[in-house]
Amino acid sequence: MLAIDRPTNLRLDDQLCFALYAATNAVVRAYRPLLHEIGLTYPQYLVMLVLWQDGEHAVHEIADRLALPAHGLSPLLDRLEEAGLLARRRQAPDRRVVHVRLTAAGVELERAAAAVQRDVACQTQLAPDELDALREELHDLVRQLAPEAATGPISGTP
Amino acid sequence: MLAIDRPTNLRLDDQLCFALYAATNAVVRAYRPLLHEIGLTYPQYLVMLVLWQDGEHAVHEIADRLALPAHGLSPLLDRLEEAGLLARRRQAPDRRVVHVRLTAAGVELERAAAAVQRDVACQTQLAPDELDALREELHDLVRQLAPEAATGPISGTP
DNA sequence: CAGATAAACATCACGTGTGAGTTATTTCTC
DNA sequence: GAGAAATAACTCACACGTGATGTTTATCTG
Repeated sequence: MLAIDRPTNLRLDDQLCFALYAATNAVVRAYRPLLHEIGLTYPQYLVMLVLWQDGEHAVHEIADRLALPAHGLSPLLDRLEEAGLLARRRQAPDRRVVHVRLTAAGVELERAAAAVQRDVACQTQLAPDELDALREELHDLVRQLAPEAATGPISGTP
Repeated sequence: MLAIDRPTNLRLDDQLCFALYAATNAVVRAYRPLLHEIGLTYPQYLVMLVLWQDGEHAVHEIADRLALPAHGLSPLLDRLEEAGLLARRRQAPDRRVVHVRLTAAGVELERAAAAVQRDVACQTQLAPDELDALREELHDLVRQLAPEAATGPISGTP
């Protein structure tokens, strides 16, 4: 085999995308067993965060908040509803919109979730200011790559 | 309703885990359409990165490198093999191990992938040193959360 | 007002990441 | 050397995240 010149920018450990991928996997793996004990998956936990913080929401508002396309939330909300944590209903004046509201059990779960969050935050061994700095860098990255929301208007070339 | 005290640590935008989740999603969404043109998904691209860099590998070595459980790679490797990018074979002296090797087409694809990587890196609008710094912070986080599963050479506990 | 367009949500198919369980092979222990 | 334990890979079931498509409702346009 000849030693042809290979591209020089593809070393796995040099890829920011892989560092992100591995870090996200690691964090979710840290959360998973703790969330499992309170009956949530990680994406379900994120939806609950939105609802604990801001109260009732339309489905598409939750999706915007999480930078996800809305249509993936339907089965997830099905499971949370079946678990008795939230209720959905359509309502005038716009009957297209499904409003999502926590049940009493859903509200109550916040205390247990807060304990889970503290546990994982502790595992990271990061000082609050380091944590804030990293979070802000990631936020800037998202703004750079997706200035419009994930579900927003696509400005693709025709 | 009484204003009961709510946990104070659960604001969505304060969560590092959500910043990671959103950033990873954004980066993968940046890669997806470009990778689609060269016939790869994002996880398939990561596997190809490992093979382009280091040549032949056992399946469990690829999994270690990507910090993933090995058993999820089987169907992924099926697809890459079916696409003609790699070949697998068991081999003495240890016939449990499946060795994965790129085909000529798999090797050739590296040039197109390098162009994709440069495109996305450019979209981030990050200077190389900012990029390196962020990558290192994420790497530290992974080491903190999953010291056993750190990427790179595995230093198993004696 | 009628028809077209858009929005909100749901459904289906596919690839992935994970847990549980299987099979084949190797290595350890007696 | 025989049986037990460990290892490597695979399979199945489930929950996402995404693209394509459908249904219902609201809004825009003529």
